[in-house]
Amino acid sequence: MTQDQQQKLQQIRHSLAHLTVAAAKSLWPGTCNAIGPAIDDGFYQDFDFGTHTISEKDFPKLEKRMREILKHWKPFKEWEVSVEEARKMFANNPYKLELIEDFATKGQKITVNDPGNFLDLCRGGHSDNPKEDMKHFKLLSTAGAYWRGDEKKKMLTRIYGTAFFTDEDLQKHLTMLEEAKKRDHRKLGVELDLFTFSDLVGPGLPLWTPRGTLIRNLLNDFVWELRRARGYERVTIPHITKKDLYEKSGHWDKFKNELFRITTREEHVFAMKPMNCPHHIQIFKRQPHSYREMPQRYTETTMVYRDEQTGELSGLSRVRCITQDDAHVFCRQSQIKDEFLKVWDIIDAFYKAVGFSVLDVRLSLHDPKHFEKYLGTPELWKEAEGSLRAIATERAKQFTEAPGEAAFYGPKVDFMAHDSIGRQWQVATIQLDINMPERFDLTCVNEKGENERIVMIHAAIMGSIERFVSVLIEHHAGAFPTWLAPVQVQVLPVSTKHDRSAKKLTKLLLEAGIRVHCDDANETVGYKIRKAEKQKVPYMLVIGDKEAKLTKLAVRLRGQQKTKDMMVKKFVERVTKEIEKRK
RNA sequence: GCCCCCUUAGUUCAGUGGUAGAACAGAGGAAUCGUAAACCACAUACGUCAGUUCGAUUCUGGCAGGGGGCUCCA
Repeated sequence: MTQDQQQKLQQIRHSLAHLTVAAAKSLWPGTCNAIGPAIDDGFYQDFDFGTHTISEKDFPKLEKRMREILKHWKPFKEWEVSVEEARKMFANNPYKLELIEDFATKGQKITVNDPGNFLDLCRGGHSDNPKEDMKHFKLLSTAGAYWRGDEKKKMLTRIYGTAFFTDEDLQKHLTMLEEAKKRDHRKLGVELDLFTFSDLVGPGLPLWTPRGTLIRNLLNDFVWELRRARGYERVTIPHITKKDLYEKSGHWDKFKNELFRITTREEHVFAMKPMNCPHHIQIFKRQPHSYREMPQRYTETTMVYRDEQTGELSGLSRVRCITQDDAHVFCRQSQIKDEFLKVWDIIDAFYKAVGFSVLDVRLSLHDPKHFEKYLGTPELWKEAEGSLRAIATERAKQFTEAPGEAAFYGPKVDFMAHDSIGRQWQVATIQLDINMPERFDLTCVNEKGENERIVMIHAAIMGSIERFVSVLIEHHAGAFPTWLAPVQVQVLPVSTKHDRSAKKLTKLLLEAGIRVHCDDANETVGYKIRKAEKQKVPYMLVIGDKEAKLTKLAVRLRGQQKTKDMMVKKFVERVTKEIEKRK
């Protein structure tokens, strides 16, 4: 889409927000409209319906009225008005009045518009042919949203909708939403039996089944393998700590509300760890370090606990216990680049193996307007950000810079993956930490015998395993690459008289290191195939009279109708190769 | 936390002011089957606590759990 077209679509969508208002006001007099912008894939409009509540059930009625009103709409007229005029025009809409006062104090122009018998306050940018251009729309959902995003202010009702140039585009978009729903990890997670929740355990606390645990461990083992090759060592820490540790690290203050606290019977205050760095720092600090033993690279896959608001919880994407594949590198200034690039190598290798070919790189910097959110001095930050920028420039094909996205202790490089239906997810991260080393006085003894300040690098490859698995499930629609599939090969005897041959074959494959399952249920072949397809097993081996001698196999691939004949030996070689390549 | 919606079997859904019906899954049979199941028959559910009522799974409210969201500004 050209920029012009994109702008035009934005105008159409924004105009539809106005249309929603016009229709809502005519259906429910007394309705006040707040803001209604175009957004990435549609638009929304905020309302105050007073005591009346509306829901998705009202959409057919609302859409119908919208279409009726649209018939009488002409190209939008836009003109400027004075503050007094504006106050008069919107006297019974407190939200518009608040905005008008804002604009007045800032000295901004005030404009209104009218597409035909419907006046609204708006900065402009509307459809110039409403009757034709605005036809292809649909209302999607309602939501609560705070006035101006401030949770201390009133909760408004937000209506989301979308619109496109043509009906085909609209239908395509709706189909995509359906597809996303089908891939929803919460649904697939149940179907594939990967994880579950229990009301007794609580929301946001997933329980991993044998299959789910298998996948977690496979992923984690792979990360460990990549790290071990680069000099990392594993450490282990307890999951609780005295509050003193977080007072010193600064987390107590920053994460007060999210900490799970524990008071002992002797009235000492402990906290569940919300992160691992302060613990790992204590391991580093157990003894003085010579420059000769730097860097020290600690890694540990472990859970952290955060008291998220219940409304924020969602499936695996937002949980209260997060498994991090965490690593902390304690190194000298001069070693930052090498260590960063090592992590970068791991990230590249890992994401290729799990099926994400493209990773976007984002340099996350501090927000200069709100320096109070960060630890340290502006000078320290400038230097740290400079070195990350240099590394990213050298290593990344291209990258974007995002002020305000840094961690509170330092800038970072974030990696974003694109999934198979075009969504973007933040996944891995490498963070430079200049502040914890100051706070905890971390040093090494350098060549001159002096204590030299060191830096820390925080590096998570998957980040949160929960979130990562949710992204992975949705990306592959549950059909994992062979190396990750809980069951890689399903053996299907045609009838019970083939069970013996099937078991023999299963044993053969098991010995070759393949995760194989023999479906010896007393059912038809068609039924067994259906079961294996639903479980997204990559390979199915059908054993009947023709194959009973185990020289040749009928191999059926996941998602494909055709079968292929193959020798047993060749099949084992092929699958083994596929698993080893992690492709 | 806040706003709106939802909660019936393990899962997906139907239904009623007089305590419920199905499909798949499960256990049991029959059949011994060649590339996406469903031949027979069995068991299993109204989230929870109150209120209204002669009577509540159904109506009302609290609680719990789930879903859509919570500044891409007029």
